[in-house]
Amino acid sequence: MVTRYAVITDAAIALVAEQGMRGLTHRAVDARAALPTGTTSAYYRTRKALIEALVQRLADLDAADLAAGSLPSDDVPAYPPKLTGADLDGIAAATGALLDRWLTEGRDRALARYACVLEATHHPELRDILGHGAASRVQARAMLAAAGAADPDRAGDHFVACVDGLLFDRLAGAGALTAPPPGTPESRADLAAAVGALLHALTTRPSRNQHKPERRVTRG
Amino acid sequence: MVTRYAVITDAAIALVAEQGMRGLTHRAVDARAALPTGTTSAYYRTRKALIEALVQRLADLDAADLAAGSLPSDDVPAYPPKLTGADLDGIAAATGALLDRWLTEGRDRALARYACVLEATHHPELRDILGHGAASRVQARAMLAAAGAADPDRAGDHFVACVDGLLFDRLAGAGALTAPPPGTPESRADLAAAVGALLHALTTRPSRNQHKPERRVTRG
DNA sequence: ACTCCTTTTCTACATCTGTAGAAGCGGCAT
DNA sequence: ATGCCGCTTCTACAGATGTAGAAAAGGAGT
Repeated sequence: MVTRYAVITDAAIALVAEQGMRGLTHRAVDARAALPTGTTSAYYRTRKALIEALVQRLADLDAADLAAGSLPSDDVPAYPPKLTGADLDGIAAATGALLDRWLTEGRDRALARYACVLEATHHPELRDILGHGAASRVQARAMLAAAGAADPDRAGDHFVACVDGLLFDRLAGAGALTAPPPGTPESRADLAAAVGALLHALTTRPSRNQHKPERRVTRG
Repeated sequence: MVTRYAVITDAAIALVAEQGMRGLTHRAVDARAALPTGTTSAYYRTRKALIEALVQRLADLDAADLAAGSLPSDDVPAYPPKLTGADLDGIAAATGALLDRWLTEGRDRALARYACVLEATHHPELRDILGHGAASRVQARAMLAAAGAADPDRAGDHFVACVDGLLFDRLAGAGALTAPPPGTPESRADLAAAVGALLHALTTRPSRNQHKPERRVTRG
């Protein structure tokens, strides 16, 4: 049985994905979930409570996905991939496929998440619930450590930030002209290529060609 | 003299940065700009018009910055840097400094922009106004072409997406624990390092180690 | 049947929001 | 002065929204 809480928060996610945070109202959620008017308001008396539940639901769904090993597809590799550490290309392929999934089936959740992250800017308590990709972050760090990155923690954070950026730009339809349409092997390949480049870059130890920290300047 | 339009749209940007799109109401803009109630409503009769003006203002401000050569600072290099093509580290340093500026002085604009990009998801007309980083995109492509990237257009798009991601994560305070505080040389150095890694990765021609497009699978 | 409790549904209401039109005001040509 | 015109300010109003409490429905135990 699906709890009423799940019904409400799922409808809320869909709403936010479709209309943005502004569309998230008690009554709109009721309508969207085909529940009698007032239901959402009864379950979450304040709007703040509703948003927090929404964010919590996002976190829960992610946790569930991660636990389930995700991606039982015929066409794409599993995620998370085994962390052999050296097989960066395999990881890249799997990550590309995962990203492409976020663009298709997971589109609503991805959009809602970005909206919530932005919201967390002015509501710090949301950040704690969202954890802000803590799982991905941990995983990325472990992966880069295994791959022998110089500063795995730092590199891991850069990695998830960049991957988030790739996803966000695709979601927003930024490079709609150049990027292949989501859900296609081309899309997965393109994303995988970008991720692969990232991985190779971040696991390369700094050479004389790499950037040296700028000299510190005393300021007024 | 500052036109009233600028006063209004600037206030709108600040509002969106502070409270999100939801905080953007005619009356709130009036209050924020210390204008008599009803002014914003008179200038932009509908909310849609107000948002479009806001987005237009963002685009104009960016254009102005770009034209002015931006960054007349004592401490940080100029942007855009000269496109020598080969001096990737110089470009990385300049870009890192620019990003750090977006995190400090440009914070409001950056936040407002992301909110608008998200908004453009359900309001396509906004995308045309925003141009969605067209300038950066063009520049990135040119730069990567000059640096001898294999597929400069593709790589350029990946580059701006990743850089956007770095900025977004910092804005959202994602890696607040690991990332150095904005406005410091450390912050600039960290960002420059990440950008540098990206640049080096994206200009490297694909080797046997790089990802090969996945084999196509016929699907039901 | 009756009571007690939780869950669900409905209703009320003060406030906010979008939008439009009216009123006020300053200048400028006649 | 008079009338006209654009800009500015004020006001009205229908509808949406957040929030809370009342009413109804359902079920478990006696």
